[in-house]
Amino acid sequence: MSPVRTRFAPSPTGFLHVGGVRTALFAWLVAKHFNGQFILRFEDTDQKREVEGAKDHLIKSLKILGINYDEGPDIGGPYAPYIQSLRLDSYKTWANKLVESGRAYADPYTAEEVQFFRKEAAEQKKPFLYRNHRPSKTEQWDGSKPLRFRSEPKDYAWHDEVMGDLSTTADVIDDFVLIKSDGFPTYNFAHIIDDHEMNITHVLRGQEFISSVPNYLNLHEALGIQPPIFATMPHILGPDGQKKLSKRDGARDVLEYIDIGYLPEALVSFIATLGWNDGTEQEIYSTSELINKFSLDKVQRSGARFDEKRLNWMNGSLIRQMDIKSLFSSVRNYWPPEAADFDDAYKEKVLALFQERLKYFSELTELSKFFFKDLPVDPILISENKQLNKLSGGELKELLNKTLTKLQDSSFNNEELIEKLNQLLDETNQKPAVLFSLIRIAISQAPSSPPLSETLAVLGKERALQRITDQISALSS
RNA sequence: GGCCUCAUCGUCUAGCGGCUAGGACACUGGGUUCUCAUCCCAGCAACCGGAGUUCGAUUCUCCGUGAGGUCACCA
Repeated sequence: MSPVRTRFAPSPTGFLHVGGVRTALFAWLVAKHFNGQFILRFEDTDQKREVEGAKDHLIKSLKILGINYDEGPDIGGPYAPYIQSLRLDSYKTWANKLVESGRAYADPYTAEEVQFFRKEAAEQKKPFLYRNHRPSKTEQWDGSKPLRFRSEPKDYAWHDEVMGDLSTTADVIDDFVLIKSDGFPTYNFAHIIDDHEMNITHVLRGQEFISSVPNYLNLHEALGIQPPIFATMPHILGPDGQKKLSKRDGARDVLEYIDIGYLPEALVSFIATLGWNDGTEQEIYSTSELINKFSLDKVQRSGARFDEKRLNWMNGSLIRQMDIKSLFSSVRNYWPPEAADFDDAYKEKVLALFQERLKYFSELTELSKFFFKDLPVDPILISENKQLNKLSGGELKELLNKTLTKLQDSSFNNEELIEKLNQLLDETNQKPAVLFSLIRIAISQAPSSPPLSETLAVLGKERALQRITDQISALSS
């Protein structure tokens, strides 16, 4: 049996969003599951729509997610080139075969005339079929007119690895354009030639292509080639609507998620389980597990909504599983600017306190700020605290003064701090909700922080005591 | 409008004729000597509707309904 070969064939017209990632990911998983090859191919036959930088962006996105292709535009391969605009000769050769066999002809109409036919059909509330206007006589195709496929309409039934058995009547078969008047092939033609020449075995793509499949099957017959195995991916929908996910729904492209501090593994696992699972109750999968367990027949047939909360949970969960060293190198770019003055050992201790609190890396910047910078005393923190706003400034000062005295001779290791703080509770006859909250506010000037003793221990004696002193002077008596 | 596809908690899903319809996210309540988070426990919550097949339908069939796709010299 020939090896399984799949491809991801985006047009470089934009950035890679989650829907595209999923198609790429699933195609890659199919290939790797069967020890086959995964190919990247750029479909840049519409020059007008091409976006500067999109190719690099696509490549970068796939690489960062670990979706590595075996053949592609930048690395070459046995079927190079992997860019359609560089394969025009090939399309022309196949097109000429169709012309010779009478299965393709020059479109005699102007764009306006075709547009009129289309409008006419719409007014009669009928689907537009070009072949209803197929000319009886055609001129020689000289490249200045579009080249159209001479279809042979018939019923089709075929199998889709995801959707199951599909079928349509002959009514959907039409004479679509193979080569545009600018000399470039359409997607409909080019991808079939490429997939055939590159020995692609499985074609995965979005459900918007289902209704084109019969036309593709008809073309395969005219070309005398075997169609691949089809697999249709359902759409990923926006968070609130039923519409296909788009930029407007807040759908960010993959690199943005990486920038915010999502782990590639989290993104991969999340996207894989959006519309797929292996029938067990496992929620998070490593890449090798995915390769192992993936199968197309377990892919959901209906669209799935993009739920960022679930992604956050997955990412946080994976962050918590990381060892501190690799987490430390992952968050290198997310420290507040003031952290530049501190050494790695200190930052690593701070990081340990926040590991279980992060949903994504960029949260670290704000959360850890008070470990690197003395923040001004914020009176709101006390006035809005239900326990503390009952006490007078004098009472608060007294508590802080006692704290100061108590901690003066502490070595500031965590165990000792716990002991001292407990003694302080006894001596002041206060509840933790009062005393600990007060101290926490004094040293962090933040609405929340890691546990008090650990925060004190990492912050260190000198700065902790200074901040308590500052808080005292800011309180009115 | 024609054609095609889809339909289980708010969300992602398990289920493939017989289950108290399971899990996870989210949410709510409780516990872990302050807060935030983690962790643990508990709770809330679903088979789109109607016929049929069957001893029995979430599961099979049909008809509705709803949603999506498609009908380009875009992919």
